[in-house]
Amino acid sequence: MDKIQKLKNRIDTVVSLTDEELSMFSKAFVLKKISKNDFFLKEGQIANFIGLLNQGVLIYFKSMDNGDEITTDFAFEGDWVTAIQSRLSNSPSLINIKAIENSELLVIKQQDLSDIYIKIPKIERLGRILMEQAYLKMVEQNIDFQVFSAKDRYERLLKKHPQIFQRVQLYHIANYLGIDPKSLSRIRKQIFD
Amino acid sequence: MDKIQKLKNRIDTVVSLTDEELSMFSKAFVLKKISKNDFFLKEGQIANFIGLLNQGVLIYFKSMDNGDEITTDFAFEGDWVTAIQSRLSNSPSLINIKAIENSELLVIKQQDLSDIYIKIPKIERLGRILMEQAYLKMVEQNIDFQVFSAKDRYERLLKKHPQIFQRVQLYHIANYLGIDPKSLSRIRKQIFD
DNA sequence: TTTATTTGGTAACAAATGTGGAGCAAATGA
DNA sequence: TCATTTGCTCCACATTTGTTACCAAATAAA
Repeated sequence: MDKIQKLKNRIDTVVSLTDEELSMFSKAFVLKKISKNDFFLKEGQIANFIGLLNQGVLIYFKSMDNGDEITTDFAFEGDWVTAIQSRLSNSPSLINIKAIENSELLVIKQQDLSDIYIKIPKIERLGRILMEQAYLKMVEQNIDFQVFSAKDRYERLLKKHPQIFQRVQLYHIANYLGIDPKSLSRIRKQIFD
Repeated sequence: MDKIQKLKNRIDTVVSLTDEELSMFSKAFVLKKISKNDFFLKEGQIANFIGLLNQGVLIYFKSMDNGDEITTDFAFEGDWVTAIQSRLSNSPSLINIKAIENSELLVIKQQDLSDIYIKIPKIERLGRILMEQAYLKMVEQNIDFQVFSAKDRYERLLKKHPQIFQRVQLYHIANYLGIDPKSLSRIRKQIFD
């Protein structure tokens, strides 16, 4: 499947572009390969780009003052990838984005995207909608923590991303759930009994 | 203090407007009074406005399927108030916003705001920056839940909003912290011993 | 290959949090 | 005034989660 088709699949759910618009849009994207354990973005860098994940798995994490790292999110095939805070404010990123499999992304620079906003307003609409979705996801994630137990959160994650357990190590998942890997182990044992 | 001055105080930290711009901007705001326990926005309504809280305290909460209500945020004097998801997407709000004291807000309609964006681009910048801050706040809130214990979250809240404990009932705070009011009571006892 | 290192798992104990019951003081209403 | 409700605290007990230590399997490195 070529670049244009992959973009089209991902965009069609939100806005529909003519072949010409799609072609112009896709020209601005560059293929980027990232090896396992390499960074797509490091804390302190400015995220002046957006990526569409073609292949692989990425994790978002933040380094805390005490040296701990906390996993805030994952990205799978089809997900848009960027550090929203950094991109919006054009300021250094507070988070890291790292590949935990060999991965491939289609990447567009923020500047090129801004240019396209002017030429194809529908793309600006796409941008706004993706931003909204990102915000809503954050709100939902928050409520998850507020009202659900660790076990419930695990089961909800299981339902939402069944693939995650084949591709992401358990300590990353525990970290994401905000619990100790041992606690996760216990929860898993309990469920599969 | 008049309307213009209140707006100016709140905006100055982000963008600086000329007297003329400020005057034009402030004309679009209308004063709205809300009695204790009345709603600024109900679930299902569309938030086609933004408010600046002059006086009072509001809480944001979401009704869950099982009938529970969970407090997701508070607003105090000087805070901008709206349902971001609803306003951005012009769709029904998923949350409620209610006054827990007699309150007063300066309210601007989304349509008027959009008109002003065109006349005063600096205001659009203000809008973008406030959106960013809201997003960042959400991210921080998330990390709070992920890494801190209930006790730590209580102490962080105490540090961030010392006024909250004089003005918001403890069961609202417990709800916001994601714990049982009894647990909060115990934590408080523990701290003040 | 052999040897470290990483990863996932178990068990035992400690600490934190939830649950249900009870009491008390302040606010509210008849 | 008196009764009721509401918000808060405390107690005892159950459940959940964290901590530490240890082991086995998988993986990486030599």
